[in-house]
Amino acid sequence: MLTSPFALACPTRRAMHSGRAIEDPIMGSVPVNELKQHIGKQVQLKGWLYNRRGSGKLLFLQFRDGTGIVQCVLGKADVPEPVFETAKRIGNESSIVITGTVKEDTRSTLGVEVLASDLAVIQEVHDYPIQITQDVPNIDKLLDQRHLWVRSRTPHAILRVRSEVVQAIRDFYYNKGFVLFDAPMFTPASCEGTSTLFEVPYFESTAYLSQSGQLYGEAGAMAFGKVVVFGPTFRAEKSKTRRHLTEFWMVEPECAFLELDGVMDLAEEQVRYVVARALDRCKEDLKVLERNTALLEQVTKPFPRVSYDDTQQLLQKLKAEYSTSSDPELQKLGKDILKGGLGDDLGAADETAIGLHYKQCVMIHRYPRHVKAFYMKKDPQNAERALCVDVIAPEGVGEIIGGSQREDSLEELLSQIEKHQIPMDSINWFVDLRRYGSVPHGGFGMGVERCVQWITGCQHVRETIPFPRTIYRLNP
RNA sequence: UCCGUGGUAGCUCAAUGGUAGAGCAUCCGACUGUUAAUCGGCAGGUUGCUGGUUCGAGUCCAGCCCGCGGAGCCA
Repeated sequence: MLTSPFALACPTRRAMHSGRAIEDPIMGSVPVNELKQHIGKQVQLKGWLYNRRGSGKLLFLQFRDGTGIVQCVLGKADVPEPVFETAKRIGNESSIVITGTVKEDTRSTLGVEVLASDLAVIQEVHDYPIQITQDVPNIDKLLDQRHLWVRSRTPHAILRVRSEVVQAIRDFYYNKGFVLFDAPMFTPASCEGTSTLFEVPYFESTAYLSQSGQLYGEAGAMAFGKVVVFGPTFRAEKSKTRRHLTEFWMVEPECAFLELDGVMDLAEEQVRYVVARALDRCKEDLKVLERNTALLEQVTKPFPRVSYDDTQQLLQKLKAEYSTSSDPELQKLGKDILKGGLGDDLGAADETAIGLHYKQCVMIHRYPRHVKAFYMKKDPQNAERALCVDVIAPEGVGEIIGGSQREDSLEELLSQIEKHQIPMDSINWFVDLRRYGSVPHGGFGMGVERCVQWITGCQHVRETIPFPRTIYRLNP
């Protein structure tokens, strides 16, 4: 390790050989989240003024550098007069360099604070548009300032969790030997034949932004065995709910020789891995978000696997139960259960009720074929059912995963394509996969934002992506 | 697309049809241990737009614009 060329990149190692704590090799300063390793040392901090409290002779600067927030204390007697005057004057988000000594302090949540000896201003700011306030935030107004809002504590914590979730997903599939198989964003036509697509001029013709990489993933599975498609997808539906974005990220594993039970095993294992990793590595962020992790910790238990037909029974029971509840919210939920009637697709209320009942992730399998996509395999036990599964997350989050065993019979697939009126010339390449060495296979898609929404407890998925795109928001 | 709901100070919100208000932020001042600091003070407004009713409209009526929540669709 010591001879590794990467050793130079480790700030703590260099710090040990010098009286002056050295710097993060990238930002040229000591990151706030590593200050604890430098107690008693002099450090230089580069970043921004997050907030300030204090008195005429003692200032408390809340300093942030992207890795954390630390309190820097400036005593009027301890620094040159102009430095103190500057510290007193500059506004929030002024960019600054602070020099000082790291001190252990139990009053700080970080465990340390910095006794400042000097302060240099890179840019002085006086009119930062976002204020730190006890008011209940108006998310929409803050989203207008999203480019600045991402500096604030809450969005910062959520986006850190997102980063960890994405890395966990990549690690999970990489460690299992999956090949990353990128699907195109420009596609010739609808992959599933139902959703509304964004049209884009494409030279002399029209392209559509991909709403799923899955069909391409199937080509990959026949080439590599296990592949995973991971990228943004686009839906032009005019959905205005807290679960919808027009641009979102989806991870879509696809495996040859994987049948429905295997799809469920993989989905369960992946969700468990991702949630456990966020719980393990994002403790501080989840604390900032005041997330009660009790239900999240249930992911270690097996996910109940319930057939669609059994959910119909359950929902009838829950409808009767909730409708007579004294809680008005439950009563309303009860009213909305099975709104489409028996035998229809599950609605948002149905999913909420199921999540409420099981208080953990539930896998619902074998939906009616007519509510599902054309490429799903017909259940050999029941021609009216598809070999598919949705994973429903609890706490009102709803569907985070949709998957299935794919139709591997050429004849069945062709008849489905005809039934769904999908233009043959844009899908013929996909049918080739059933002409040349078709095998049983399957996979699923997980919405990254919905997963992050569940883990962080966000009210709305738009807070789980740096720059959300919704029907009425294209800026910033 | 449908249903619901909202638009007042930079932000969060008040205001029986009768002088446009508060808290926070900004700015000025006080304070040597603050933890979304506290205290005092100054300033801050075309009440989304257009029209109507009225002696008088933030408030009532009509139309429009722009959001938000939900449904459907989905991840």
